Amino acid sequence: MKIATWNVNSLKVRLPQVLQWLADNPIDVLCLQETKLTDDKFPAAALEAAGYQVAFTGQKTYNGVAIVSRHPITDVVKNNPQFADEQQRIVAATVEDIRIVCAYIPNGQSVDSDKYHYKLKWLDALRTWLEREHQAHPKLALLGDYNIAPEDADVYDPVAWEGQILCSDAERAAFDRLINLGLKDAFRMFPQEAKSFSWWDYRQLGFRLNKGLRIDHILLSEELASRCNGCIIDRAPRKWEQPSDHAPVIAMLE
DNA sequence: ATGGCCTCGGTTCGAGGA
Repeated sequence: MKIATWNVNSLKVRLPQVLQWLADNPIDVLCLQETKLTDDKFPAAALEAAGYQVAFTGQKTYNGVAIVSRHPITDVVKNNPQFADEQQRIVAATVEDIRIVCAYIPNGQSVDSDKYHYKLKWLDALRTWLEREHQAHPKLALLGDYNIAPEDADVYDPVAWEGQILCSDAERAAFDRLINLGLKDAFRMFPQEAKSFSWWDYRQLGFRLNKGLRIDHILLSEELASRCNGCIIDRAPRKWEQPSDHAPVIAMLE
């Protein structure tokens, strides 16, 4: 069982790449963020024709999330039932025996902005809801774009980014509180190359110079972590023409 | 020194992303 997450930065633009990537990779469950499509525009037929089931919730221009699965999807929940939010950032579903939560955590824009405070409130509400969700579903995975680089090792220039958005203490503390629910960062369960990132700025030759951040994560409950035998970031699609600025992250489960 | 790219909506520029 392989589960993955990929912020595609517009599914309208990136659908051919998603289909190509799925054709290249035996992924069972793929979580997408920033689909940027209203539900009536979601390319369900194209994905179903390729052999996948889908669950999604979206809006115009911004946000939007989806779960794409080779196996039947049940018990779909859209958004955090405990947090009224017009922004479509969460879709959860059960696939096989696993509770999949796909999340696009707010960016926050800049520390102390209104969007930053929204981000912290959103994260607090996520933690409260996930605690219950975890109790109900011991085999739980939280996949997505967290918009948080958990440690300095996840930042190409930690001095320049110190205290900045995606790296601030409050954001990292919120990430740690998710970990403290009993979840493990799948990527850090295994030896990894230094300077492993999942996002690179389109500007400044960010990818070629590996000026990136690791902000896309797969957190696994204990029951799933014990089944996990690998986690990688697939940089290949970031090298394609007209790429997303994010690369997919994959966790392998026995 | 600043901003340098990409997407969207909707018109050719501004907002947002990270």
